[in-house]
Amino acid sequence: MSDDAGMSTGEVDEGRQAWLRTVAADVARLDRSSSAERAADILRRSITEGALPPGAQLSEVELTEVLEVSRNTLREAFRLLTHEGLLVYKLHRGVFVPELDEHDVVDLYRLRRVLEVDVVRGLAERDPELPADRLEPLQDDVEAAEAAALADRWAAVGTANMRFHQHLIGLADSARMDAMTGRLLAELRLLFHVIATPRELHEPYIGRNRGLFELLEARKYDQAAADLNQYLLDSERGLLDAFRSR
Amino acid sequence: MSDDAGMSTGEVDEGRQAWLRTVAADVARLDRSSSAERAADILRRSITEGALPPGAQLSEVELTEVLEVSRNTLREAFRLLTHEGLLVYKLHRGVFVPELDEHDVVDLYRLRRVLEVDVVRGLAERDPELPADRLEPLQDDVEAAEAAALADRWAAVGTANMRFHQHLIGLADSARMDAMTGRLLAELRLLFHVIATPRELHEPYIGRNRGLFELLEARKYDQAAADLNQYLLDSERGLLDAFRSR
DNA sequence: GCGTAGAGATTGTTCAACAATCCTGCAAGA
DNA sequence: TCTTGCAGGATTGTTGAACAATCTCTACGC
Repeated sequence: MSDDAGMSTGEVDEGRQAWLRTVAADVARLDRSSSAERAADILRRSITEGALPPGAQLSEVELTEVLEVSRNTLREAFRLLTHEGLLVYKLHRGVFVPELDEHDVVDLYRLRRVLEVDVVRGLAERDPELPADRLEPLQDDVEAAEAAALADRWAAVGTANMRFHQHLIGLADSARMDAMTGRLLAELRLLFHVIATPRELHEPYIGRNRGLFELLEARKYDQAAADLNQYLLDSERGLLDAFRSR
Repeated sequence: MSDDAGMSTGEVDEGRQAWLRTVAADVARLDRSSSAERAADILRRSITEGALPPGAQLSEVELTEVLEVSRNTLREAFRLLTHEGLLVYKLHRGVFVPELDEHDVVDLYRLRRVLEVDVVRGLAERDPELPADRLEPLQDDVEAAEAAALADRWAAVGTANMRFHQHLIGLADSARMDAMTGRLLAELRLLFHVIATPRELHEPYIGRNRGLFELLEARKYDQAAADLNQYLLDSERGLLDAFRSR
């Protein structure tokens, strides 16, 4: 609120502006904690990790006891997760973990392709203004996936792959794209649980993520976009095959 | 649920299937009527029509009396609108009509371009399976906009233009694209209210919508996609200019 | 076997109350 | 004059109980 008028140099002012932004980000993160959102966090983990399988009903009275929140607060948590696509409401019947089918696979992957390929392609135009360290989160995710694979922890490989794509979208600096991608990937997780062997699902993409990362690092954005497109087509095909031979 | 096994001709069976679908749609529409969603409908109109300006706070006790619902139900209505981007929550401070700025204009239009252009381009591949009457809603919207312009009702022109783009996305048969577009356009409405003269904002696009429609009708999808891209760039520029000279 | 009525369970909605937090105004101190 | 700290009031966050509306399931009669 209070614009400091006594600054002597523009440089100091600039630094202070940057610091103010980081503080604002911290405050926003602290503000995120309400009972309903904490309950939603717990449920979100249970769903994405498969503890609550697709089709399962979430009883209100049961969960109020487990989560130690009131029914009203629990229902607000349900609403939050409904908006993320992780729960569906059936009027007067309750909330359920949605059961996605092949049509949803096609729908989700169509959107993923559109968004992710566009982001990579858009990087070419704004390459100069893009700091080198913006790619670091991607590198971390690639290495996390490789490490998890060596340890035979395929669920962890899956989440690392997810984070890779979330960070990829993050390069666009679009708050709305980030939110959409979050929802899309959450729904994708629901689909993964119908697959018996997570290894076959995730293993091929560890190396492809690294390849993609190196193309980005080398600033070969057009080839990266083409690779990513084929990557997502292959991934979609794999999921569809798994569905049909289920 | 009950598959009728005694049908003699496929034609009758088909007719009944169609009827079942319309009934299902009606039921779904009736199901939509919960107190929270009715309250949300009223608030949505108030916001998109500008009765509640950006930055305004929505008091809980005040609105419970006006809308005649309990605080809990009202809060559920708030959640619904929050998800659509028409309201923002600030913990312990209340809900507000968001104040969008130029950065949001750029963000929203980037997504619009990505989605809409991709939809049009994608039509080329599935042209054969696309029934001719799929374009009828678009034609209706174009004519509605033209009629409203003649009657000097520029707000109605704006909503008709919105519906045109919503129906355009609808051609992709993607439930998630539809939902995203609904949110994007709702947020866009918020931006329109900072513009003093809605006529200048909407008038140029009546004719361009018709041009786009005719290109689609003629199945010139590539040119339609190119036109649409430029269309959206121009529209974005117009909004940004209006912002700066505000 | 089939349709139906009714009991029990679950969700939808409201209300009243209390706790936690924020905003406002004012006074004390540098 | 400006900042700091502290009430007091107002608003939101959360809870628990209550009742209405709806669904599900079982038992009954045909």
